[in-house]
Amino acid sequence: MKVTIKDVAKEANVATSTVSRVLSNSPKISEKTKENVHEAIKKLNYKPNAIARSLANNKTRILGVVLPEDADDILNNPFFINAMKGMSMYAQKKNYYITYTFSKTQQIERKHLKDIINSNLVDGVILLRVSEDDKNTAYLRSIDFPFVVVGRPDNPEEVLWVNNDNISAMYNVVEKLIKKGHRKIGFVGAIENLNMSKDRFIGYKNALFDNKISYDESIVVHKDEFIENEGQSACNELLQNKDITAIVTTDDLIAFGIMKELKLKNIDNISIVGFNNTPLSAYQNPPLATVDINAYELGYSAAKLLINNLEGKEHAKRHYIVDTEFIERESFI
Amino acid sequence: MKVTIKDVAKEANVATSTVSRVLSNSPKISEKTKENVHEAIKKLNYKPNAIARSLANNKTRILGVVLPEDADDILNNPFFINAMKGMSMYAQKKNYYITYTFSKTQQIERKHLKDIINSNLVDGVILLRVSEDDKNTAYLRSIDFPFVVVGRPDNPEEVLWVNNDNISAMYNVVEKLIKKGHRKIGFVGAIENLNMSKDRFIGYKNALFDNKISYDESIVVHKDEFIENEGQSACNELLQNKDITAIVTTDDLIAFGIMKELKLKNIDNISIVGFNNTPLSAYQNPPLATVDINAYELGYSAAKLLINNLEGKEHAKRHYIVDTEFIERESFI
DNA sequence: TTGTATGCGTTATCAA
DNA sequence: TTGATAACGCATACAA
Repeated sequence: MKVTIKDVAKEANVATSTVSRVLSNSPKISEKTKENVHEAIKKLNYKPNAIARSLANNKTRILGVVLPEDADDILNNPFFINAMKGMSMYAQKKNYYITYTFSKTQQIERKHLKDIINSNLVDGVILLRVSEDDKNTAYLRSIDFPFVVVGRPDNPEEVLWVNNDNISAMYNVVEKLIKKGHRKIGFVGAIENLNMSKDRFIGYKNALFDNKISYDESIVVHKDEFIENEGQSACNELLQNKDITAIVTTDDLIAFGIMKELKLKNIDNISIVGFNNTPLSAYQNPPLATVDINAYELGYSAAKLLINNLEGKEHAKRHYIVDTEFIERESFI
Repeated sequence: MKVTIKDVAKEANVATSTVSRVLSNSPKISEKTKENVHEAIKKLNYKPNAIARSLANNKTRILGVVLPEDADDILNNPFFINAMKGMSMYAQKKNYYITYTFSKTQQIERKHLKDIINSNLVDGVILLRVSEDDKNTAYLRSIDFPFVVVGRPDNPEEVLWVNNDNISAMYNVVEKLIKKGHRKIGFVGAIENLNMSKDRFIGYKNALFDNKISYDESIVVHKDEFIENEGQSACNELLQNKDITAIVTTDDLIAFGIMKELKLKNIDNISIVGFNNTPLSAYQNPPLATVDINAYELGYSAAKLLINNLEGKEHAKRHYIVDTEFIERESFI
């Protein structure tokens, strides 16, 4: 039989409320009964029932993570794993559990989000991707449910978020290239409506502008997906422009495709920079220079942000910016 | 305000118990009241509270996954991700949620396991790694808590498990090498006390035996960790033996280390086979032949096994064997 | 400082 | 076929 708070109360000759107070470390309880109760707890090996607790105080200490709809991403993109790991570490530290939903389509993703919230299972939600005019954040805001997004939401003042400074991250990459003497720097991005995509593109343009290099639309390509194929085809578009000397991308997978295509064409004098520092990037030939976005820290901060706000910490921060790091490798020439 | 079963009952002019019966599709309920109640549910947009439900029937529909203690594994080893994905897919299909614990040490892992069980948060547990004389399975059995292991437990009759046939998977690899003419085939494994390691080693020996090749202890190395470094040092040990022509390993990471070392030594006439078909394996130079263990399917089956048994399905299976597949690539010469 | 009583939102038991 | 009510295990308002 499961031992409950009643058993402890009986054993310690106190009321269940007293036991409950001892458990929650209530200040107004005498040292003596405290010890007394602790003894009974130990003797009976009592463990509070998390579910009953949740029902009583309407808090589950479970966080819900919504993994983005494109399930394949999750396998090939360590961003999600690292972010999950970061979240998990902070959550565990604070005695929270994490559950999550995988979904194949956006529609199912919405359904999962609603289910998990309506069932009262989670205290808050973390979104790992945010797009322009994002339906999920809109929904969460409409029902006033606690959540944080990893990425930049449309309305940054009204939403909890953690993010890299993608503008300056890309700005720095482009500026490094310019310092190396590059003037014709191509840009390849994908999924243009992600705010992350937009920011990296802005960083690109800003760096050009600040260095008095005119923006050339003909060496900018926006693709639909973060996959190698897109990189390959983008590469071909860019090569129409003979004098290009460098290409920056918003994702390593795109950069992989570009490198593949350049190799086919026997071109080895174009500088390539990826984004996200995926494990494969170091194994490219030549190894791909890239930007580490510190996914672990993004996840960790996201959990911290959410939990602090759930627990109503005064002056709780409302967002974090996580540093990025340029990883220089041989493709950066 | 949250709408509860009481509100629905009031709206439909029935008792809460009736609403509850409608919800659980109880047979003895008239079509008329059923419709009536459904209408009220829709009108009020009522969603049952999962926590209250859990408390009432002592089932949470949450599964706990214990990720192995070595956190770094989880990042580099897509096995865990794929397995999690498989589990998630089946769980979602059956309206279960999954939560998990990451741990840095075995000790903390045990604590997490106990916490998650004692708090009554999960209905069952999935273990993603099992070793000889496994403490976790022993604990779970001692308290008679539902669980399944991915891998081979010591007492297969008494435990729910899913597994590859690691013996025959490695047997097939070695036999393929023998058919190619190899006679001096080295073996490199790690973490000898994992049953998985043992089985692959047995497969190796059996294949030699059945092909009348004498077992040579001097070309067998057991290392401590599944990392590249161990592969490199193992390689050096094996090369003492000049006439070796092939090396099988129990993990791709080990194989990577071996290939690295061989390249340093300018040796390119030794056949190498990895295990687990990690993404990097295809990107080695030459691409690494390996064995795909179908982690997704392992996870999927594990969840299926656990849920079926939790729900007391009659004749529920007590284990699954998931097929492996040899992935032939250029390192297989 | 402690105890009593009640509520949290369901399901299950027992009667009707 | 339906309703009233206890029970699930804990937290907390109110009393003492």
